[in-house]
Amino acid sequence: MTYSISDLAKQFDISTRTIRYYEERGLIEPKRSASGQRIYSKKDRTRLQLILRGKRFNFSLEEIEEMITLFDEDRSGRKQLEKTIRYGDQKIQELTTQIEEMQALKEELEELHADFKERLQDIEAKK
Amino acid sequence: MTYSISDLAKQFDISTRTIRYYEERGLIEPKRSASGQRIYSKKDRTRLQLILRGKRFNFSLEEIEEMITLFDEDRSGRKQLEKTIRYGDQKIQELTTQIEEMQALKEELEELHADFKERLQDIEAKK
DNA sequence: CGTAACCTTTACGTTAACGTAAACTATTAC
DNA sequence: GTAATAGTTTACGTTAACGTAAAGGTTACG
Repeated sequence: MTYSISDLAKQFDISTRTIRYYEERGLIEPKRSASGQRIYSKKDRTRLQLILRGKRFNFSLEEIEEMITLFDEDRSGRKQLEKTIRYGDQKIQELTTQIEEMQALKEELEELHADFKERLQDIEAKK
Repeated sequence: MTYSISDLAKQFDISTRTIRYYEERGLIEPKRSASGQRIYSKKDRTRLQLILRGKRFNFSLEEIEEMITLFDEDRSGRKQLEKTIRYGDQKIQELTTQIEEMQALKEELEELHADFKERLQDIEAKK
């Protein structure tokens, strides 16, 4: 099964320009038909999905590119494996920190929220 | 205690341009000396810190502006209170979703990480 | 077979969030 | 008092991640 560019655009609710832009950046390389139209395979679709997921986590295209090529390269050699592991370690660390910070922020917001609700109830009670 | 613009720039490791830009956007309004130099109070410092925290959570300056003015306005009226509560509710929801997604991503990364480590150990074992 | 809907490339436009430079004034250090 | 350092405004430059438009080929349909 293959897809046209607008098929994917609709599926992921993004513009065709965006998809072409990712190609400009070297993140996807779909096959071409005889006339030159882009043909996306299941694999290409998955790749696009991966990119979009990265975006949702606020990774820049540069970072996404980095991650993709890293995991795409030949992972058989020991050196490559070690590099991948180190990279993954770092990303996990970053994520952990960010999650903790967001959790803290959320708790603060919840306190504020409770505060405001209390104030509102005070007002309601005085009616 | 007051601060000059470069005092704050050093404290938070940002440029003076950045601080002036926040002022352009109306996010801070420091006092001025007779000669026109910016004088930042403790309150201004706190405000700046707030902005930077927002940035760390990937909020845009527009969102930060929104939040600040919302919490700055008169919160005494019932309508205002309700608005604030609704806004907070929404932000908490957004945060919750994002945290969950990041948590999921982290777990995936950890699995991958374990995978690669195993492979590396296989190689080491064969030596 | 015409035409609407879709595809292509090329290229200039846009927005956020600053960076950088110029031209000038104020403060601080000796 | 004179450098050096720091501050001010004005204004143009920059980067990422697309948006938009033009000018033209392609495919699908009635």
